[in-house]
Amino acid sequence: MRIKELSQATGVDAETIRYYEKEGLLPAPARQENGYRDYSDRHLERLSFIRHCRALEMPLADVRRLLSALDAPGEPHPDVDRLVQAQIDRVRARLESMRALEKQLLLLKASCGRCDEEGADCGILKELVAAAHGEACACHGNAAQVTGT
Amino acid sequence: MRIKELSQATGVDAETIRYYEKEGLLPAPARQENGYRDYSDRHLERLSFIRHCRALEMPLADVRRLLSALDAPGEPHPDVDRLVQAQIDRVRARLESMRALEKQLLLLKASCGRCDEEGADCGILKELVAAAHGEACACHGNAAQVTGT
DNA sequence: TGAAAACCCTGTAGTGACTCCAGAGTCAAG
DNA sequence: CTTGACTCTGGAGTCACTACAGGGTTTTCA
Repeated sequence: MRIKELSQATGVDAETIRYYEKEGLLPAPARQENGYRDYSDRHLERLSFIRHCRALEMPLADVRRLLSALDAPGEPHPDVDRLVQAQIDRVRARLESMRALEKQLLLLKASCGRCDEEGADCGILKELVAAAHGEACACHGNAAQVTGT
Repeated sequence: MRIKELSQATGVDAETIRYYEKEGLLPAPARQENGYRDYSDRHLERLSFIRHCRALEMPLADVRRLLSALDAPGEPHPDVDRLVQAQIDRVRARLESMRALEKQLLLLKASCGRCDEEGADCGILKELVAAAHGEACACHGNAAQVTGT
């Protein structure tokens, strides 16, 4: 299987596949006579595994650990559970701040009256400036400090 | 006001403040005789403004546009409304995928029986491998392709 | 047959928004 | 007078790609 084929089979960009190889996540495949990479089904499986983890937004470092757990079957790998839990925690925290964010942006948007015609009175900018002054603003309420990222 | 003071007043790391200056978001402050940066209240305001925008996860490029709208009062700035709307859309999309993500991770976690003791039968790894094989898995269901990021 | 398009290779640089570090200067307290 | 906290500059590192330059190879079509 050449890189394009693997790319199409998995939906992963060819450059990303080469990147995973360089990073040691995907083993270097055999080469054809012309030097082209020649992938096997095992590569396809491993790449799918990686992408599945990535779809769950796991950092590559964690994926790497899961892979080495996979590569050592029979041995105990107490990391796995911990990594997944950590990932859940990350997603949870992020989700919470996103929800607040959405609310804030909607309030901000609602505060805009007639921006397109005359800018000077734009409610959005006013709100943001008010927020900068530490006043109560439509989006963040009374001196509620937002802990971003 | 020296940089530490501004940092403490806004909760922004001193290195980040210098970074904003380098990026042209924060004007270069006056210098004390010893070369230390000497910030005014206007800097504090502007930095607060920037951080408020960033708390709403706006990219710095957008913040830059909002700042120049602020710097040109009286002139119309039709961008503002559009930028905020675009930001709302981004947050919405992200929120949706995050919600799905959380569900998936929880299912994945639930599938783990006794990882800590014996690794070979770890349900989490099994699930991820199954997913890599394109089988129905606890987290992604039947061949449901996940569109990450 | 020949030329163009499509694919492949390597290596390097760019992205965003910081974050960290080295190496040096400055200042206040003990 | 020394220690430690603060400041400066400039450059490199982070993450997970993505884009590109500059070359080689293969396929396709006229």
